[in-house]
Amino acid sequence: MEATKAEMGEVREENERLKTLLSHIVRDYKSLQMHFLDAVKVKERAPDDHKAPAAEPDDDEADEPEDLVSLSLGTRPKPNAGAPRKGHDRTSSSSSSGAETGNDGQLSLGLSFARGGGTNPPSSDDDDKASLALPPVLNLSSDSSGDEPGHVQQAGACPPSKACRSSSAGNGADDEVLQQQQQANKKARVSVRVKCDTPTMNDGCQWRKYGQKISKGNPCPRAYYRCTVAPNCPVRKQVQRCVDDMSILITTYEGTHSHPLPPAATAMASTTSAAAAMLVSGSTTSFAHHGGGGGGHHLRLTSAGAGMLGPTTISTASSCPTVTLDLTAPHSLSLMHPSSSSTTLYGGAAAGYEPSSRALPAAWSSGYLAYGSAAPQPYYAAKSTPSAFGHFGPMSMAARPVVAEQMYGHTTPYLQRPSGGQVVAPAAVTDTIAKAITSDPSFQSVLAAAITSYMGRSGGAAAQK
DNA sequence: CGTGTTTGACCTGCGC
DNA sequence: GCGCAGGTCAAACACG
Repeated sequence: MEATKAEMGEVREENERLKTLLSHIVRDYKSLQMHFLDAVKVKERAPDDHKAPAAEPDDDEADEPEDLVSLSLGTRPKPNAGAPRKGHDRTSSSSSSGAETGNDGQLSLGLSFARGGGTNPPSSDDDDKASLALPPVLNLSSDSSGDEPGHVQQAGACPPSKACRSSSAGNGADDEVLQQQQQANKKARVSVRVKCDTPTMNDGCQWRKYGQKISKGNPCPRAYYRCTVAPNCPVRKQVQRCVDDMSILITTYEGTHSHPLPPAATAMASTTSAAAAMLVSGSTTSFAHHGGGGGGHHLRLTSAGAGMLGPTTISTASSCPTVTLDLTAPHSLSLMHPSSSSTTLYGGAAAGYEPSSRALPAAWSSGYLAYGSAAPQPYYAAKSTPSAFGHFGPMSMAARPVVAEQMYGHTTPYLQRPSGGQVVAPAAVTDTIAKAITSDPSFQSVLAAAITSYMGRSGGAAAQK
């Protein structure tokens, strides 16, 4: 009895602490919002001033002259790390036949700049997270199209690359609607660049190779894998060495797992889902168009943030949008949309830590770490049903670490290990990440937005169930 | 013998 | 319509 009381007391205490932290986060978030908005405004005024170097090698432009919306967070003009070059650029962009609904129904994190006035997130979301009202800049809507069944989220619902391709361009009844449909049909991809000696990166999932191909511009063959954890899992990945640096492995994930994942795989999977969702969301959103030459849309922003984050470029194009997480360079966690589209985001996630060949990339590892260690109810994800995972997955990368760190203000020494037995990351990495997150407003904005979205979505999902 | 990989053929989309 | 390139299939093969 007494023990129970004591526990209750602890819980209450914890609850209070969480409330305080939450309000703190909200406050921070709002101020970050303002920073972000400022950055956006500045960028819009001087669109030319800062090219997002990482994401657009010349070839890139040549290759993908299409809609390109880029978003630069931070000031890290490292040209290569995030920027796929010719060879692998194509890799990730590979117009691929793919056109599946992908992560459509999922939580989405995107951008919606300069939209005439329709930047309001769906009201339903608003309700859920009233205190975290979204800025006009970040559109975290669970997407807009409203209905958003939440069952559609599974890429598998629609066989990859074939069934869903009916982007019937026929009627041209409503361009916008049509575009949205087409965008929705795009298969969002998440590409990961990691230094890795082994033929493929161990991400905790089981994969079966089903093909290999020499792609143009890269002497290294590209290998095609599909997830074999579940028979019907639609997730596929492509693995290819970087043409510039053979030690860099570029892994491109596509689709969302339709099954529970082993712990070792959740971080990766949710990260990729998150990125994919972000892409999908971003691509379904209208952006301000700069320099319409050749139909290219290009938008960039640069935050006044610390140098930890680099250029973020989000671009959309007719084929598959791709987010690339660049973990090859220290201090870099990048999201990018090469190919048809490119988003590059450098962060401090991997600071000082170079993922060893068989280890998970630091970013995931740390996210995983923080997540696993800090959750008040341990293993949120582990408890998730597959579908829940499908819904919530997209949040994980962004939100977990930040939530963990900000809410608890510390990094637990507890190290979660993937079932594979690999050590995920040193605690120092987590610290670094925490610092990166807390020190960079832009990154925080994104993360906070993701959290907001997550909260809204999870509420909605819960309501659905 | 079961499972996974290799590899050439085939399919599809896209640009010219 | 044609050719090219990316993506997938499936038979053959290798391995434990």
